[in-house]
Amino acid sequence: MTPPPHRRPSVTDVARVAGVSVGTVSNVLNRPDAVAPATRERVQAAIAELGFVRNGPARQLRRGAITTVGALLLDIRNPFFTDVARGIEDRLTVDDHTLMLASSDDDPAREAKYLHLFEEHGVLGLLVVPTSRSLEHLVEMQRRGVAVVLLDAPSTIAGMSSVSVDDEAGGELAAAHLLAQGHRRIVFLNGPHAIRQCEARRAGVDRAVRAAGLDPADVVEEVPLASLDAAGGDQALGGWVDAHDGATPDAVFCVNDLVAVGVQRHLRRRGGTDLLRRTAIVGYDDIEIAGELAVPLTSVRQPTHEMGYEATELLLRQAAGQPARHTVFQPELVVRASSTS
Amino acid sequence: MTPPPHRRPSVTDVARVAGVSVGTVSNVLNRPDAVAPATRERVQAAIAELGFVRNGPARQLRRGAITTVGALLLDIRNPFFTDVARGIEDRLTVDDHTLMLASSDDDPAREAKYLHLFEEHGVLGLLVVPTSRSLEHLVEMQRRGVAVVLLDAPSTIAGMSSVSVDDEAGGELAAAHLLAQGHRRIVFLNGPHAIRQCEARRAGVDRAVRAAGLDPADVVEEVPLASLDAAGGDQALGGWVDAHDGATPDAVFCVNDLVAVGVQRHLRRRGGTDLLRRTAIVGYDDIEIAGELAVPLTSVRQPTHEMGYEATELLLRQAAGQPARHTVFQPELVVRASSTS
DNA sequence: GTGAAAGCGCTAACAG
DNA sequence: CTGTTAGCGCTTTCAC
Repeated sequence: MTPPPHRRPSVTDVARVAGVSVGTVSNVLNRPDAVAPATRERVQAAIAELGFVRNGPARQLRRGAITTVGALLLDIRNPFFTDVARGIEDRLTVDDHTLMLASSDDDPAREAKYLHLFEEHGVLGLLVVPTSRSLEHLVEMQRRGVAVVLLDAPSTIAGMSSVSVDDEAGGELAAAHLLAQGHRRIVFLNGPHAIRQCEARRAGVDRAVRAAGLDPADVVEEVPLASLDAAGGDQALGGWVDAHDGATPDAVFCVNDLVAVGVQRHLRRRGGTDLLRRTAIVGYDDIEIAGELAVPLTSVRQPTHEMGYEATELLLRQAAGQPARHTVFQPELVVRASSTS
Repeated sequence: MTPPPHRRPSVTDVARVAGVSVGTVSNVLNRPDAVAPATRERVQAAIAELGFVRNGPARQLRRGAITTVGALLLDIRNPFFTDVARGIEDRLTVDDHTLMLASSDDDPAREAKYLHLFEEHGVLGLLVVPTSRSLEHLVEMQRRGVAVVLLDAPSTIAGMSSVSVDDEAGGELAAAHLLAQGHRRIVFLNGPHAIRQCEARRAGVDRAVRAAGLDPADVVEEVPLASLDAAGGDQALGGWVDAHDGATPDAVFCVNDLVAVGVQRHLRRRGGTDLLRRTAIVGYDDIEIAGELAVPLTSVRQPTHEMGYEATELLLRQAAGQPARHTVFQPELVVRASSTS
């Protein structure tokens, strides 16, 4: 049934069949023009006959040069990151490079595992959305010769490029909008402040509140999330409601759209579409389905595709020995029904 | 600024620093128990000092054996596929294998490119959701010694395992449900019949119609999609409406949930929530946000995670020389508001 | 328990 | 234009 595990043909085999030397086979593969047409055809025929496929690792071992880039994202199920990934791919395609993609799930152990894997593989460079805030291990890698670019996080490290979005501005946009709608109490479903984005968005929220002449302590109530997805949002809001004798908040700002989806789910389960409709909700990321939800979601949009593209651009530059650079994109508020009464 | 591109340290370097031979270094790396503790520590110190990281390709070249599996999915932005990917990863983790993930975007050129890349890399095996074209090239690969398992497509090939869902049953579930709701005309937004899933779902629809004593020609109107995503659904429905003097259909079955999202978007734009509410819509895949849409979406659920897990299981078996096997999962209808009046 | 040496498949440098 | 040959970094016999 299964054919005997027959060794894949090597250049030597091809050379033998074609009646030429391995050097010539290699030339056909890498510099076809430097080979006489007749010979070339003979070699190509042999390649086809044997079903020869180049051995990538051997090739890489010999050449040193590399065309693979590794990307380590936080959560591949989050549309925000898949859009970023698409931007990365699109830039790599230009140079005919390829992508190894992995998701850390915000788990430092997984992060470490994949970083190591990438390094062993000998990637040209790494695009990483860091989990923890300690960048020690990334600095180490860079010292060992692997170019590293931080994605969705500003670099504080000399020689390490980064692409990020001004998260403080994003938080400010969201809160200012809710305040402008007349809300004076905002429940902020946020992730741990160890995550820089979460901390920065909170700082932005506070800034907006102060700009309105109010005191954050009076206005903002931050609720921590167990996980930054729909389940986390659902649960966190539930906790808030339980702690308030069943009352629901008037205005909720969610640290991302998935969390907002969870909030909507919870509200609907608890008080139907009516309750949902009269609760102001703002999300973050503006994922594709944000406008298609039960109540279309107001959200802070980040230029995902561009971020991936730009980060890759910086990585390629950096790997080519050019100095590090930092790009900061500005977010944008997309207002929909969920926040306007 | 950027440090000189200093060659990464090799086992030879480690051996020199530790004052041992390369063989011993290799032993420390691969069979630590076979090395005297004192020596081992000396070597480990040298490894740490130099920041030595094993060269993966060289290792693979020498050993032959491989622990990487390639997966080629249709569209990494579709939650259906990311869930499948998670299933794959979970199974691979058990054996400490790793995943190379890529998305063909249903483009045969991209498919070919990645398949080739994987083969060059020397993967243990491949999990592939085939794009529309023939399986010839996959058979070829298998002949060359790369284990191949078809995902989301039943294999017709001897010796090639597959994991699929009974798509005909899925189409039947959806159509039978709409018929039971009293609808006698169903617009089916479908992809090209060159895609097996699309063809099978259509066959299932027809079967349900006939089972109800009706003639598919009277009941089912199939509209082809330009793309199997929200944009495609939006546009396809728009085309239908234009061709019907602005009338909108009563019942729509969409070949996947993303398409249904597009349909909802279109209806809402055209006639507000009212129109949306009185149109029956059934989707396919039951993606996570299906229940959170403007009108929660009735959908056909497929066991995504299990599919990925099982496919990987079959791949590993097959790579180990065991005979091919075929698993067919059954879909399930999840009824929500979008299809009930 | 450790060292010496061969070789995985390929490319590149050099000779002819 | 084509052939010969020397490694790339690693693992793995096989001696010692």
